[in-house]
Amino acid sequence: MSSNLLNKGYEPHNVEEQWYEYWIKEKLFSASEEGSEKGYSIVIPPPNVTGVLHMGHALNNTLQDILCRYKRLRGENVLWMPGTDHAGIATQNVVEKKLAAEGRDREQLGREKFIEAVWEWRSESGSAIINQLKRLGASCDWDRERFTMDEGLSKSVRKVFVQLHKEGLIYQGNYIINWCPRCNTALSDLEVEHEEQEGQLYHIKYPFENGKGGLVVATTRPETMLGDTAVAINPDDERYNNLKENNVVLPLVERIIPIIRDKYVDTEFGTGALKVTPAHDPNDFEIGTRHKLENIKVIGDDGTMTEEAGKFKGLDRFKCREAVVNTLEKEGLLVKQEPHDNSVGHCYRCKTIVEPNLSRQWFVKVKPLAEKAIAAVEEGKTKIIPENWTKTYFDWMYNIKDWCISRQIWWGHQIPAWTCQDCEKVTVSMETPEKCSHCGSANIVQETDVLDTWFSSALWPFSTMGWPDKTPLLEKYYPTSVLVTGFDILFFWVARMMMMGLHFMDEIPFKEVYVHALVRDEHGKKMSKSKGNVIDPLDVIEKYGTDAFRFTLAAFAAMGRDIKLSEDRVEGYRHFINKLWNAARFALMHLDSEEGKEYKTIDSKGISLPDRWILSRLKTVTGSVAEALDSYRFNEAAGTLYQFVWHEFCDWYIEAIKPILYGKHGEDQQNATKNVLWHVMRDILVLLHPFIPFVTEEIWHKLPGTKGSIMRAVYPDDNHDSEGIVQDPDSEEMMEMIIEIITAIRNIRGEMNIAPSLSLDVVLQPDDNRTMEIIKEHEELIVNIARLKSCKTGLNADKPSATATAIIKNTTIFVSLSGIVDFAKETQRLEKEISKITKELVAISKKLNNEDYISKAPEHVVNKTKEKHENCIEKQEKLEVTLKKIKEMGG
RNA sequence: GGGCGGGUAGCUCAGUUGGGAGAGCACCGGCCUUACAAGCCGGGGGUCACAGGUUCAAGCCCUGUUCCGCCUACCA
Repeated sequence: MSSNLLNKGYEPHNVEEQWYEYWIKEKLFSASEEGSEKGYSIVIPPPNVTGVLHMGHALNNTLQDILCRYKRLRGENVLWMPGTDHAGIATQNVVEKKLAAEGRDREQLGREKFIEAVWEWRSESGSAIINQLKRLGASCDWDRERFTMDEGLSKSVRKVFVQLHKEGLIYQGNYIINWCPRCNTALSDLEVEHEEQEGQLYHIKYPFENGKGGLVVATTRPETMLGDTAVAINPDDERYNNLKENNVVLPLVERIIPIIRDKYVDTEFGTGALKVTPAHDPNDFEIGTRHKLENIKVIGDDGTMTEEAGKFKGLDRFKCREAVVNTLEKEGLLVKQEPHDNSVGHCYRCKTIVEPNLSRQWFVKVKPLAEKAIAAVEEGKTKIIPENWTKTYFDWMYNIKDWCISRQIWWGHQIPAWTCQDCEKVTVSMETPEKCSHCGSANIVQETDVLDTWFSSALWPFSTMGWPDKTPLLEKYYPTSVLVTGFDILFFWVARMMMMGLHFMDEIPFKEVYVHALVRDEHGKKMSKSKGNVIDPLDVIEKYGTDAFRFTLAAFAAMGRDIKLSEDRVEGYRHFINKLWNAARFALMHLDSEEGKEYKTIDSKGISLPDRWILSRLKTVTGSVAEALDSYRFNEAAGTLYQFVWHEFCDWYIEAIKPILYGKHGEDQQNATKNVLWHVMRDILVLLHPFIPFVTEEIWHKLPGTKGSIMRAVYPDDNHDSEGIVQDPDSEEMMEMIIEIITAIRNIRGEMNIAPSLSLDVVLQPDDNRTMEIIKEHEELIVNIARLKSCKTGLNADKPSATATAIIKNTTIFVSLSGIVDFAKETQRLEKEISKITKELVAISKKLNNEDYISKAPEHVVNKTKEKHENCIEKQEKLEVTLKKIKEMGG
């Protein structure tokens, strides 16, 4: 028997690893594409291989795990597809740093060796984050783990590239792109983070050719003037109606550049004259295209000035800005300089200021793809939850621009395009070609650029399932049931998966997208290393256990709201885990432990009121939890269970059945209650398992009458009917009344400072026979829980002379205080009660005196108010009488 | 510039067809009551940002104001 008893406190460290291994060994996370059960699938948002688990991952994966475990318990055949992302730039940075520490760089190594070094690094440390996900309890089907650089996924990438190219949706072109001079690569628009910065607006005079006067332009980036090839004014700008000049002289370089007229120019801004630098500004580039202007690149890819910058050549772009301003000032061409805020783009990987640069890159023409992705959401094929995000999704999709997919790095999927050295045409192909498809020359060279990492992530839902082959896995699990993700990658990832999924599978990639919040620190600030407010999930797990951590995340995962996390909160929920543990400990002390003991279907006639009540509550709670989980209201599901387990099961049910378990009501009653206790305990564990898998599994194995893993249990909702667990409103009403009486007595005890050790004599005076019968039947319950010496119940029961009085619906409660009564205190207490009730009465009366209310409000609302009114009046009268007597006695 | 979210107890936040203002933590008081002091019992505390409107009735719906946060933009 003792082997089944639990320790006094729950120690997570002893059990977590053991159960995780057990689950793996029993293949409890494995999906089966052959199984006949309903399929449920989620693909994990693949973390970067370079990553370490942060709070975002923890929340994201906890929620997915809750869903997967819940669905499994409901008998569905769950596939949770795990894997990692090769994270091109980030990973390359990491390995380059490592090389630098050894005094080497990638150029020395060469492409091939460098890539070998990355793979080597990956096999050494690339699975760190996977192990961390396991610590979190993630029930992914690990046998199917994928990596975006795997052979299979690389094949998908190639196939997609080749087909899109054939369809004309991938093209190569010379455009302004975002260039990171530190990473030395192009970036997509999304990979640029804009940040508002204090800057200066410089007003510069561009003299006319004849030397008389000139135009004043304003710019925040004076260094780009070296590449100006025009000055533009708005044709409707009346100030320039009489302008005769056609050219200005570009200062510092002395180039003659035209004055052009373009409607793009904002007449409201500055002087209405705009310098045009087509090689270094996206807008200017478009103006330049319209007016066939020359593109002069003055800032090089390394961030220093080019040959074209003349005497400024070789200067860093920001040093050059100073130098240009100084020179202009000396020459008297700097008209004025004023503070001006503008937003500056930074590389999302290294935070370097991004340079808009003219460059030849590969692009995806996304408009046609976006149209399908928009339609799918409009038609409700894919539902975004919460719905607010739908608007954001549409906004972005409607304004989408072509996607720059080439990166000038080595780590990634090399673009399957070969340029002919003879005819200069490009061959794009699945298999490495031997010769140019245009002229047949064997003199072909493969594109050195690799693809944006998000290009391969966009294929994740189907590439991981074996596409382009037609696999049983795709057959069963695509489209996936839901995608769980943070809003920060809604565009990066979700939108692109939608586009690619619809284009290549001709089917949405997921039926629902659940967008969860960000985890912030306790003050609502974003966690960041520089702020030093980062909480490491692994530290939290170490300190409080995985279950407490997971439950905290779930409890705070209210829709559409960020989660502010602090360790104190996790500590609070650790108390809950421990409470559960101790409740189980109590149950195990009383349940019979012989193996194979069968707990029977419950016979509602043979059980006590607390038994009936807790079963009824269990039934209701089960329904609410399932409903909440089905609609992604994790916090509500967690909150409901917390309340039920702690404040109903522990606080009332366990206390109430103690006498029965101690045998005071005979063996039949004792066995019946044990049976109920077992059922409730079992169901609590199953209901909680998706949230707190470890502790529930641990207790499950100690609970008699269970077999194997809790993961194979039946979800309560699915067997309540056959076990006789039903809703029972009568029992709830009666139990609530008993609870109210006990609480009222406890209140008197507390307020009158009566020691808990002192047993009290109580007289109960019900208003009617039915109430009296109910109370009489459960008098012992009241005596035990309220710690009474005696309890007399009767419609006209004699009340003791010195008492404290409480009035609840249908019953007056007299607590005998002979010898210990404190009149002043009791007077005070009663006055407080009266003032409370009077206040309430005023509000209710006001309502009932309102004719419109009586006539227009629904009948059941009015009746409820009337009933309350009567109760209040009655209670008030009784309290007044009591108070009068006390005053007489005390006075 | 556009969009989204938020302002409810000292703190962090729930509040899903408009009809009872709630939870956890913190605080105050009392308890070693044979599962649990990581606990038990009791208690105090809020003009639901502000101003209007709709309604018999508004934390909830509408309008405006204000403060905070985030996203987005071809803001010289």
